[in-house]
Amino acid sequence: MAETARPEHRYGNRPTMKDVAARAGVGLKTVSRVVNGEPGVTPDTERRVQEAIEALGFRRNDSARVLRKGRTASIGLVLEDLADPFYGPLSRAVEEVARAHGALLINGSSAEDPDREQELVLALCARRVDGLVVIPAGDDHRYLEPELKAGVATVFVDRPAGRIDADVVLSDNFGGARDGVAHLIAHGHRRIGFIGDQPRIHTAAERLRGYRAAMTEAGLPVHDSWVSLGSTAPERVRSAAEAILSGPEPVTAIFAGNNRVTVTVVRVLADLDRPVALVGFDDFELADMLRPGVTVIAQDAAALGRTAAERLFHRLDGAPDTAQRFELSTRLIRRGSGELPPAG
Amino acid sequence: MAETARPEHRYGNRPTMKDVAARAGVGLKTVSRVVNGEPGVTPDTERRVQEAIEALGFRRNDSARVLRKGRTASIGLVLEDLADPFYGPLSRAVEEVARAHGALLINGSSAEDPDREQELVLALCARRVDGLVVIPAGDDHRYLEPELKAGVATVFVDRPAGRIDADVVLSDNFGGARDGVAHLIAHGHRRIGFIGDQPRIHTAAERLRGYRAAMTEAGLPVHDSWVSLGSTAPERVRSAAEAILSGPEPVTAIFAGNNRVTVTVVRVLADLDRPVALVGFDDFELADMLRPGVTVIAQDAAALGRTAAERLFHRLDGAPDTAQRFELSTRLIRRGSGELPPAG
DNA sequence: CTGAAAGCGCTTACAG
DNA sequence: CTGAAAGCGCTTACAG
Repeated sequence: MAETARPEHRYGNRPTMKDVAARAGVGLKTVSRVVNGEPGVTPDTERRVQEAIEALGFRRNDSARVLRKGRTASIGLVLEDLADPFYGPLSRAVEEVARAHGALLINGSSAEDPDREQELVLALCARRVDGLVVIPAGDDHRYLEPELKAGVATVFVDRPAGRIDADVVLSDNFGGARDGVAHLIAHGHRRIGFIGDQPRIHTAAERLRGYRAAMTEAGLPVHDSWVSLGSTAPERVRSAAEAILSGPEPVTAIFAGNNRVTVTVVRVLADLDRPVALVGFDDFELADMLRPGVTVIAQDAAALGRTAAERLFHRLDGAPDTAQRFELSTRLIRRGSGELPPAG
Repeated sequence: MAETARPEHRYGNRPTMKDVAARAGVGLKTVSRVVNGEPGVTPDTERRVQEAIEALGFRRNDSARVLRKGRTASIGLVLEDLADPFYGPLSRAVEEVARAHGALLINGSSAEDPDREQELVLALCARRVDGLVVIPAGDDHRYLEPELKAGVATVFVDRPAGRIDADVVLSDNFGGARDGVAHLIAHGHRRIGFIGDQPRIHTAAERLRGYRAAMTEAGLPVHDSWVSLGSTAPERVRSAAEAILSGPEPVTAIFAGNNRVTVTVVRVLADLDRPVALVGFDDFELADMLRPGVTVIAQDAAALGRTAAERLFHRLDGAPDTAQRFELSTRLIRRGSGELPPAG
């Protein structure tokens, strides 16, 4: 088994500043000065050092640097699912702000699993990210307390933190849903269904609250059978929609709780023989090209990300410690599906 | 200016293993053993150490660990745009493989700018990521040579590396485009337009080549005015489409070079008074719900990411150094727009 | 303008 | 089962 002595070159045999210093015939500190562009080096010395760097293929090891300096120039982003189109623009916005501040992004998906969220967040803390942007899956974040105390700037987005005091950037989920449902009511609907995400998710609960508020304000009853909360998996949403649309007194309109739900409801309605009105929370690509176009309550995902990241760097720059709450407004976009009158 | 003495708690005042050792009344190495779950610690000693860890809010500093161990348990992912829906499933697939290997993902967008790509890649190398998955924006990657030599496992995805020998995972862009255009020809089209991304991008060039091959194989001429390459910005694509569709002998069908192009062409065609056939490279959400449904050449973005990440970890596990090329096949999905006969 | 020494917080290689 | 010493590759604080 001579196999034991595998090459194992990892990064162990990379040249270090010491190697560069030896080759250039200068001290370690001089190499450090050149690498970091600090002043106080003769042009001639600088040239010798640069030559040694090129010849050796030296690249500074930031792990060592970080250990000494205390800041990693990186921030962590924990979201639900990198593949969900809602998070694309949000991630990108966070990235752009980070980039403007010279920081890299480390990110991961919680898959809506609180344990996985915690595991990820703590792994990022162990890497000593300077800050965290978190779209929480769980509702108890006390595990973050030591980290916050130690100075890890943390901003929650899309949903608030649970059982700790922290910055949060939200959309007006309640108001948006209420507006959307009121819009359906204004177009004559009285039996309106609500299909949303799992109720333990803050946005789902808020949007449901908005739905109920609009119904109540209009003096309309809400039948239990009109409301369905649960996973956004297509099969679940499909059967929920079919149930809500059947029976003796089917709904004439549906409010869909998020973009995953909306796209499935669109498919269900397309198979139906009667028109059913639809308003969805979240805008999505090509919503205007469907027949009818899909009326939505749009939230600005990029603005959520941007606001959160800016708040984070503001904090890193010494902003006071009191937790702040930002709420972004939503916007109703009429495209046809929300303006259909009740059938029959 | 007493302001100079700002709190600055960064992570400087976090407890270290030394603090834990002092509090628990044990040696440093014992704390290390407990933190890393190594054997050889009395249950009683372990308990004392655990208590000290909790009381102090200790969390291991991975920067120090990395410096000593040589591996960071993180990989870098450089892509074009985190917000592009094509990259969502790809990123997610890379992340899942990384997670299965206990690694975190550090990622960034090149914004299709070769300089920004290089800057990002080298920043990741300075962080000593164990490996890189790169969707290249540039076509000269010689800057990576010292890194590859130093053992940074690197896999290119979607587009090959330029001027260096490296692993690459591609879709069959040539074959897919050829199939798509042949499909239009089979439905009677003889004047077919091609609207694609910038020609310096490998996928764009390959798909154009596929288009030309299909036309040639059918004995059809290609007029210069039928082909338009450039940015995928909606305005550019819109005017390209309008130009191709006007004139004395307009095309009766369009092949769209990627999903960004396709969605804009769909909008242009919707405003037209005659039917024009369309096949797009890349599948996209709701393509089946448009009228007509959009026929596409689908590639498996998640499989691209998965294959690349698996190859990367295979390499980190000691797979031989010879560069390998993986090509994934594409799939024609008929939905209506590609089966329309020529108008007139 | 330049550099030697100490130290960041861990792990490694040993010794007991 | 336990721990003291050395070292990973940088930066900091000083001294010349």
